[in-house]
Amino acid sequence: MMEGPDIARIAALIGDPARANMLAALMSGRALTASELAREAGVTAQTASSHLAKLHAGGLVGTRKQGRHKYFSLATDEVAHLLENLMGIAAGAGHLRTRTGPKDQALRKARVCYSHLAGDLGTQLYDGLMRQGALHLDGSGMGLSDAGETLMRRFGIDLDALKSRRAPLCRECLDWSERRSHLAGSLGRALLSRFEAVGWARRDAASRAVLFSAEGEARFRETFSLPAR
Amino acid sequence: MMEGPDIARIAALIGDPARANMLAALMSGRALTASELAREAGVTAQTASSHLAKLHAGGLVGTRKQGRHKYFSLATDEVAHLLENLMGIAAGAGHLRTRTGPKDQALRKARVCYSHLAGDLGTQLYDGLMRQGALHLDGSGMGLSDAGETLMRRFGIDLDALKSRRAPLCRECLDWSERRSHLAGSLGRALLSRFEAVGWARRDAASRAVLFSAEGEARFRETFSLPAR
DNA sequence: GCAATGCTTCGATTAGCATCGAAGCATGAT
DNA sequence: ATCATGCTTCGATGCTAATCGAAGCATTGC
Repeated sequence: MMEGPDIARIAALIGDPARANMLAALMSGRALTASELAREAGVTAQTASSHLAKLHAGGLVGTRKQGRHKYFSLATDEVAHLLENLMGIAAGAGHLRTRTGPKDQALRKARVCYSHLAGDLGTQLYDGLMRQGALHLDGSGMGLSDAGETLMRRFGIDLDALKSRRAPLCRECLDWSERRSHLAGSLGRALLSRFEAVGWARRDAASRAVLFSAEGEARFRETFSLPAR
Repeated sequence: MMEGPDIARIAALIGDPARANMLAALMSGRALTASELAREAGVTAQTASSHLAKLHAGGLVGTRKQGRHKYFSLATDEVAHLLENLMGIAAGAGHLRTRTGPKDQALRKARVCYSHLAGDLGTQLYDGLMRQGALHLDGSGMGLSDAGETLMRRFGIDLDALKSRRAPLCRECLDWSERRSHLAGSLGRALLSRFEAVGWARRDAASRAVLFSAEGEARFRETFSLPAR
C-alpha cells in the first residue's frame, strides 16, 4: 500500500459534482471566468471560488488574470484525456444516463474535446490520416509523415509555428462515445480552429457540439479522403 | 450543464483513500479477497465491505464468490486504463514527486498493469513490435500483422484461443511512469503469463513489480528484437 | 452437532467539507 | 471621487459519508 502516486487526491477533486461540472464545461477548450463556471456548476460565486482554488492547487486547471476577470482552463491535454476517459467509463458502467436526445446525437457526431475534434468525425479523421499514411505511430511516439506535412500545409496549417512550440504536435486521445482514438495535440487544436476559420463548422454556443454545415462536411471528407456519408 | 455522463459519481468512488488503495492493489491483476483488500487499505473488515459494495455497484470491480471467500478484481481493462491514467497525472501534478526508492526503480522497469506488462520493458516491447511491423494501428483499431502472428505463435502464444474470445486482442494502455503506450488486451495478458511460464520473470509477491532474471531479460530482448541494455 | 473463519448488516459516532451570507478587496466604468 | 462588477476571505451551518464495535449470516472443518 502507498505505492505509486496519490491517486485519491485528484480523483476526489473530480469527485465533487460542482467541480466535475466545471471541468466538463472546460472540456469545451474555451477559457471561462469564475462566474461563468459558477453558473455552469449551479453554485454561488463564493463556493465556486473555493472549488476553483482547489482545482488550481491540485494542478488540474490553470488560471490567467485579465482585468477584473479570472480565466480558467484545463491545465494540460492529459487532464482532458483523463476526463474523456472518465466519461467513457461513466457512460458504460454507470446507469444509462445516455438518453440520446437530439442534442446528444450532435455531440456524438462531432464535439470539442478540450480543444480538438472528437466524436464520430474526429475518429474518422484520425483513422483516415492513419490509413493514408499521413500519421504514423512508432517508437518515438506519433508524428506526421512527409505526405502528412504536405497535406496539412496545403490545408493552411502553419506547421512551422506549431513545431516551434514545446507542446507535442500529435497526441492521441480516447473518445468516450466512439471508444477509439482521435487526434489531439497542437495539430489537433490547429485543425479544429481551421475548420471554423474556413467556415466548415462552428461551435454550438451552449454545448460542446461542433456543428458542420452540409457543405462543410463534404469538403472535410473530400480533403482528408474520408468516405462520403 | 449536466451534459454527458455522470463523471463525478465514479470519480468520487476513486476519491476515497481506502477505495483508491484497494483499486491500486487490484492493479496487480490478481483477484484479491475482501480481507486482503481490507488489510491493503488499512481499514477493518466492515468498512472494507462497505467500500467494496460501492465499488461493485459503481461498476469498477467484479466479484466472484468461491467458498467462503469473495474475490474482487477490476471490472474491465478500461478501468485499469483509467487508474493508470490517474497515476500519471497524480505523479506529475501532485506532490510526492517520485522518490525513487529501490523498489520504486523495480516498478519503473517492469510492473504489472492490471494483467499485462507495463514500465520500461513494457513500452520497449510495444515500440519494438511497432517498429518491426508486427503490430499495426489502422482504421479498425490495433492488430497483429501476419509477421506478428508468426512471431507470437513461435513464442508459444495460442492465438486461436485468444481470437475466439470476444475481448479485443490488442489494446494500448498509457503508462504512467513512461508516459507512453504499452500493449494491453488479451494478447498483452497472454504475453505476460507466458513470460512467467517460461521462467523469464516472476511477480513480486508484495508489489506490482515484475522481476526479470538476467537471462530472462536477455532472451526477452532477443526474442522481440529489442536493443541489448 | 459445534467451533472457526470470512463477510455483511446495524447503529452510533465523528470528521470533513460543501454551501451560503456577509464583508473585504481589487479593478474598471461613469 | 463614486459606484459597479468580479472575485476572495471569513464564519457559521448542515449534511454526507467514513469509521468502528457488536451482532448476524454463511460456509468450511472437525
